[in-house]
Amino acid sequence: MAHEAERKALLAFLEKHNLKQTRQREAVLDVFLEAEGHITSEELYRRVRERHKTIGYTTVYRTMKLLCEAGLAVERCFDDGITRYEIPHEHHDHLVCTQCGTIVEFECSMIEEAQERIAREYGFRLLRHRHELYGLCPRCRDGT
Amino acid sequence: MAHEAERKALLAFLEKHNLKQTRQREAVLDVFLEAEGHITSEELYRRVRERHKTIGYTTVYRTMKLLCEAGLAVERCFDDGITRYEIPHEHHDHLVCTQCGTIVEFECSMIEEAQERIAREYGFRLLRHRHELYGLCPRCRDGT
DNA sequence: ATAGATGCAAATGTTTTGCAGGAAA
DNA sequence: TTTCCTGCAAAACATTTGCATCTAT
Repeated sequence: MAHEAERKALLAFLEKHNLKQTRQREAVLDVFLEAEGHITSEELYRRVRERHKTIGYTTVYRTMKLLCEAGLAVERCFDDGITRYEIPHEHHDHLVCTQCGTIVEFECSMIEEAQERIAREYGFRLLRHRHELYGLCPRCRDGT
Repeated sequence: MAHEAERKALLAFLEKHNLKQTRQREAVLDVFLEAEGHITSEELYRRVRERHKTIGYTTVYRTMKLLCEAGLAVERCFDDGITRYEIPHEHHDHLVCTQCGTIVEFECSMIEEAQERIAREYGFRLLRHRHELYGLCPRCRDGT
């Protein structure tokens, strides 16, 4: 059975908060993990619906919020205003194709250090940042 | 009379597109320029209303869109989901205080170069980026 | 006179909330 | 059997659009 660690983590979180294990929550977790990141609520809803026909949008949103609190998912918003969910892993930023929507992750310690330096320079205590590069991916750049 | 250059630029734009000069458009332009950047639609509306009591939200939005097209304003969206308008000037990014909303501009050529390099590395044609640092400004960081 | 502008009300699109009925513990 | 969930419908919220009316040219 796949995603054993995540299922257990969710169960532990539910128990700790006196919440209940339900078919809907299991289904959302499974679909989310199978998607392997950057999935929108809409797509999540569509896919969960395939195996659990009566689930509502509300439950998908609420469950994803729950998974975020449990540390099993992370919310991401790009410029299209649609929330996407990622599986948590090392810090990174994103390259986004404005044509086809392809999302690529990148990490640059030089930029991270520059951010710290800039925040210090202006006396800010840095809490988080948002860094997205928008452009045309290799495929879209060369006309289809 | 202040903002002479901008008034002329707007007039030229209106003429070129067969649009009309109206009291509302003048009022929005004036208030926007007096604000000196990072003003929200709501605040703009509030201030325009002080001198032109019957203006509608719609007209403020439509006029700001017009000013953007005319190159007299630039839209900016931070994480609060509210659009702000800036007076166009050299490229820069932002530091935003998550507590009091203070906005500080910064520029870092090292980061700009790193962005170009990263885009190249992944084969992207870079079109634009979004880079915001969120944290506590000096005042908020030190309690009060 | 006429193309274009205005302002209200209603729509938009995504996400959230109220609530009555339903399921897990 | 009590506490928590679910799913629908409605609300929220910033912004946009339809439309009848008004105005600059």
